Amino acid sequence: MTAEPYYSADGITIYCAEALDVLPELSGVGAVVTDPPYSSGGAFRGDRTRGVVAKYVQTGTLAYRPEFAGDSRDQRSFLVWSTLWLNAARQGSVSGAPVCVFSDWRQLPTTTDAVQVAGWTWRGIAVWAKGYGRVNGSGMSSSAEFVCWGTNGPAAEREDYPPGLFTCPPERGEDKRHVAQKPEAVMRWLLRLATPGALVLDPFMGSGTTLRAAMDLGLPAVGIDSDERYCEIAAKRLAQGVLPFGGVLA
Amino acid sequence: MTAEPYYSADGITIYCAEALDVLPELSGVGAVVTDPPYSSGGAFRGDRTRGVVAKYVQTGTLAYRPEFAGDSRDQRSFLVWSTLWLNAARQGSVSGAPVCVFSDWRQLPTTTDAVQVAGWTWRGIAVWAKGYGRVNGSGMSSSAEFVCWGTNGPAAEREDYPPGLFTCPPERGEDKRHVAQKPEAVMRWLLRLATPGALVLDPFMGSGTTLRAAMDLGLPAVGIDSDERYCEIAAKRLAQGVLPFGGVLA
DNA sequence: GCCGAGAATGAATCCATCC
DNA sequence: AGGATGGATTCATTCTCGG
Repeated sequence: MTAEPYYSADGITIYCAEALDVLPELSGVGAVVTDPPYSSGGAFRGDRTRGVVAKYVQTGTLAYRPEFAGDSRDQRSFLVWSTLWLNAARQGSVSGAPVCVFSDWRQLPTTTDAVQVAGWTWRGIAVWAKGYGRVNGSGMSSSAEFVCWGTNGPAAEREDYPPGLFTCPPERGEDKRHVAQKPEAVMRWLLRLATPGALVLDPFMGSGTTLRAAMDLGLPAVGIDSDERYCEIAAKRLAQGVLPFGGVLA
Repeated sequence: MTAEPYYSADGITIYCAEALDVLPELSGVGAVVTDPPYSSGGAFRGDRTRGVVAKYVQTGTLAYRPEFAGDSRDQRSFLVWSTLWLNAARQGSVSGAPVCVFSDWRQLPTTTDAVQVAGWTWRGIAVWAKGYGRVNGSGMSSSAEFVCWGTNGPAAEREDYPPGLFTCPPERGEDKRHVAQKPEAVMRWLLRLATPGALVLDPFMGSGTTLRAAMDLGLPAVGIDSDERYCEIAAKRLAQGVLPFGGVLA
């Protein structure tokens, strides 16, 4: 390993770098759980009908990027980029390792394509139900996020069969350190797919929720983020020690 | 209209024919809500080409539910076929009409492609949460079905914004007349997208749940099914008159 | 009528075996 | 070799029936 960790303690390692630079150096990964940038926010729909572009601006997790509006090139580059990191992550993973990739509805078909093109066996779409609805102006309110999941070849033998739908309210207020942050309970739900002792990888760590959940479950973990501000936030969060009750908080 | 209705009463019409034969003759459709054959059911071709009862209810001892046809297409023909009927349905629809197409996780990306290629504006993925799931041995249990939805051009103005996730247990026992039957409450949920008085179309009627829900909501409806056994079941079900309580049973 | 034990069920999946 | 078939298996929930 030539890359230098930004943080390392208690089986948890953080790299402050581009995912594609670090992933080729990893091996022995037992589970990949991540929430990559969606590159969504309404920028990619070939949009014949949308009246007001402004309604997508800043309503999602990403700002609208006008230079990409209505251009399917980005849909394709999102596919290529997703395939690249997913393949690199799979190369470092053991046989049977599960992969979980968050996506919004817009990018879900591209994500399922990327997972398969990268060599993973796609096995399903799990749903994180946020328990509330946001009216989106044209019809149904979006109250769920999706997780495209699969395995590296045949699934490892497992004792736990988590449900394909998990209900949990989103993070709010001071606990929210990142615009796209997921609650730890959501990550613990997905980590039930990991076998005992599996090395957890999150190539787009953000504020470190996946790593925090892995730590609370007693699993070693590797996180990568290119933004040093988030590496710092995550490192602080992980340095706070394990939670009481053996990390089995509901 | 040259096709001869199999049943017609109280604003409800049933055609016993192939969807692609009848759809070109329809016009003025205000909402398309349907549950087409998924052509899904397993990673192995042998599993997919099995009869629907064998591949979907193999563990059960019940054999009284009729088989249904058109469930063994491969990926390419499923896409082409879906595009064809979706386009034909759109041609007969008024501007702003919503479309809702059920899918399982495996066919969801193909379904979103077909909806868009057929000229509909894709607007989201809604989730029917069944409340519990069937374990599949390799990881998460599948406890949801998905609804790809959109509109014919700009969405019609509406007052009702149904939630993007709806929880309701699946039909069981004698109320279940079709292997893939959806509860009426699920269909009423989707029909909230229809404007008042809209003509509802279900090209793959099955046992007629969509039509029954439309009838209870006071909406006119057209159903199509190629299997006369299901046309008979649906006609009987629709001839029973409106439910008490103004059709707002929970 | 209430409760609990045991059986049944589900738009599966995987593997062994037989043509 | 490759398609077709039979059957074991997984868990949450509901159903059935007896006490």
